[in-house]
Amino acid sequence: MDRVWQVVQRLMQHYRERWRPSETDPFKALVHTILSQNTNFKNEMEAFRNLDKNLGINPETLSKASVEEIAKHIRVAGLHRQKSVKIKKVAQYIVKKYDGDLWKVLKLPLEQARRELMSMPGVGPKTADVVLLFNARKHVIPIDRHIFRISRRLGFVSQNAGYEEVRAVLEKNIPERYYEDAHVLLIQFGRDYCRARKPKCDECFLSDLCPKIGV
DNA sequence: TTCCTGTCGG
DNA sequence: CCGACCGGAA
Repeated sequence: MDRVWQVVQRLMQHYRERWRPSETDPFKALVHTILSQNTNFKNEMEAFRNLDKNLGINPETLSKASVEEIAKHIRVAGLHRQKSVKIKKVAQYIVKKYDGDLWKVLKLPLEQARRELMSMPGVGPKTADVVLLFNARKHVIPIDRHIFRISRRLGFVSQNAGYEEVRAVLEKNIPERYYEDAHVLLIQFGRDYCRARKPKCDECFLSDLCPKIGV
C-alpha cells in the first residue's frame, strides 16, 4: 500500500508546521493520555491542569489520593469515575512494581515494554503506544479513532481491520523518522477534513488519492 | 444527536 | 464483537 506514504507526504506539505516534543515526564504523559481517552483535546488539557494544580501529577501523590478527590479535579474530561480509578491504580502499580519510576519500563525492549504497559490498569494499546513513541522514542505508531477511520476510508486496510493490522500497515509504509509527524498529522487531518460526520471531501487536498470508502 | 487522540467487562 | 462510561461542544 504505497498510497500510505504518499498521503503522509502530502499531509506534511499541507501542514507546514512540524510537530515538536512537549511532555518529557513519562508519567505525566501517561496521565495525559488516560485523560484524553474518548475526550476532546480542550477538555483533556483543562482536566490535566486542574489535577496538576490541585494535587500534583506524580506516582507517589496520586497513589495515595482518594478516587473521589482525583475525580473531582478531572470531571471536565468526562468518564471521570473510570479515569480516576485508572489513574490511582496505575500510580499504585508504578510505585509498587517500579519504585515510582516509569523509565524502568520504558527502557525495556519494545515488545516487552509494550506488554508491560498494557498490563497496567487503564492502559490499552493506544495509550501504551503513545508513551512508547513520544517518551521512549520507540518505533510504533499509535492508532486512535481518527486514524482508524481514515485508514478505512482511504482503503489502507479492510473495513474490519483491527488495531494491530492498521498499525502494521502504517508502520511498514512510513519511514521510522516520520512516525511522530504521521501520527499527529493524520489526527489533524481527521479533525479538519476526514471527520466522522460530514467529511469535507469536496475541499479535501487528498481527493486524488482517496477511494472514499463508506462516506 | 453525534462525536471526542479508548478501555474493559460481559 | 458490543455496550457502558461521561462532560462538553457543535
